[in-house]
Amino acid sequence: MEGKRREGGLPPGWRREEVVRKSGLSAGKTDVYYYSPDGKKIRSKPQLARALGDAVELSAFDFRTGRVNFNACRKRLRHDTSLILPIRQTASIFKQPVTLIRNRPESKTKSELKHGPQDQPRQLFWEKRLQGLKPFDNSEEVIQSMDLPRNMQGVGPNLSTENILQSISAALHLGTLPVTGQLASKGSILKNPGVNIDANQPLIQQMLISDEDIRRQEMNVRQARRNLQEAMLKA
Amino acid sequence: MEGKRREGGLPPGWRREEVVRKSGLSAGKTDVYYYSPDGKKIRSKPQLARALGDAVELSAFDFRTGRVNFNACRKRLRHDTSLILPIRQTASIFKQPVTLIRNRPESKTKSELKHGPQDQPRQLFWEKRLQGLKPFDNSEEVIQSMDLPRNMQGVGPNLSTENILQSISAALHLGTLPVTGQLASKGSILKNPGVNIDANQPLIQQMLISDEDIRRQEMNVRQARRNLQEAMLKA
DNA sequence: CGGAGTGCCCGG
DNA sequence: CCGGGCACTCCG
Repeated sequence: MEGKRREGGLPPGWRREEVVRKSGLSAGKTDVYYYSPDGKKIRSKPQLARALGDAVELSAFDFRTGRVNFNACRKRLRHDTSLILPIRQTASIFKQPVTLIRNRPESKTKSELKHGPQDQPRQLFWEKRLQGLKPFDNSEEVIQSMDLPRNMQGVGPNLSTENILQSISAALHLGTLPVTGQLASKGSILKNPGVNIDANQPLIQQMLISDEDIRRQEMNVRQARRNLQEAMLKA
Repeated sequence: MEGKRREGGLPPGWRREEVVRKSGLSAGKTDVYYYSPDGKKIRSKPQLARALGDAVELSAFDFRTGRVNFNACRKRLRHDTSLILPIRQTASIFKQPVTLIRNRPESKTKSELKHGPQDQPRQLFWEKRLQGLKPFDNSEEVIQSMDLPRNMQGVGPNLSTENILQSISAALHLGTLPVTGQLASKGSILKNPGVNIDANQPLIQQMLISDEDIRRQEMNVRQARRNLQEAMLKA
């Protein structure tokens, strides 16, 4: 699973732009603009909400980064008592030794962390908090899950297929980096997850995609399109 | 002291123009232009600064209204420590009872206040903060003050001639309305200045100017011009 | 008159 | 104290 840098999951036709202010008191500050499919320029979250109407839920959408804010979701859940799970909310067993540096002019580590605003750390194996929960459609029909390819292996303690799908989905929606899976070995991750898990990658082992895999998938898509075309001609 | 609406104190030869936009999204907005004595059209404050050169201080000049902004002066002073006076900056003794009305559709008082952007309220008797300060010319010669006509009476606590001149000067430069002096009686103003002072008028009692006064002043001007003409012929 | 670019208020 | 949001300026 390799891929080039994606523009965070914007609907098709939407474009996001970052403009750095070049002069004045606020020089260096960046403004973020969106362009709707019909070319309208959107300059703020309230304006975006107005353009999209009430149907779209934007409370978890971070206007500046253009991505869904993971922790904003957590915040909303916390206040919906029917969704609070009976598990501990902290992860103190994973505490790491920390070096605290104050008032040093630009520690290198610090400036490296500064590449854009960071999300708050998220709970390791958060996916397991969703275990047993299933989405329903309006008529209370259970929405079918998916099967995973045989060569896609989860890494973590007793992960269900749903857990793995959840972590892949989160990685696709929250990150802008290529989604590669975990680079560390399954063994080292289970032994010391706090150190070895890459929180930005889904809980699957790195997969190698061959040119042959890509060709096969392209065939599948073409076949699906032909089927759809036939079905539409008959109707 | 009556007068018709004046064009805020522009140098002679300069003209100010307001043009209302007639159509488009910005219909109703007004653009302000200035014309220099040689007919050049000025469309913005930077352009005006360029045309006038570095000699003219424009930081307190409001391009849209064409007048000097009282509070802009205050703001600059605040950061020049050599000019901060050892007096209190607040006027809490003048606190007034206030009626707060929320969520009423368009209170009449509110909409009346909206006639153009308002200056921030200014300190009552702010002129007294300048007491004892005198302007000097480049050679550190004190610039002579002026005498006031005998029938021009100040209203306020122990106002010096300079205080009165300052308030008249401010009224002439900051306002566009006729300068009439205070209409309320001297007694009521001293008893409750916060209510009874008209902040847009100088701290003098209303003066009645007769046609005879005007004729006499016109004579004075004519005589002064004759004197000047003679002096220039001799030179 | 439009629109990019900046100032600046106000709420958290 | 900071940053989001929007009003406004200024020039094409």
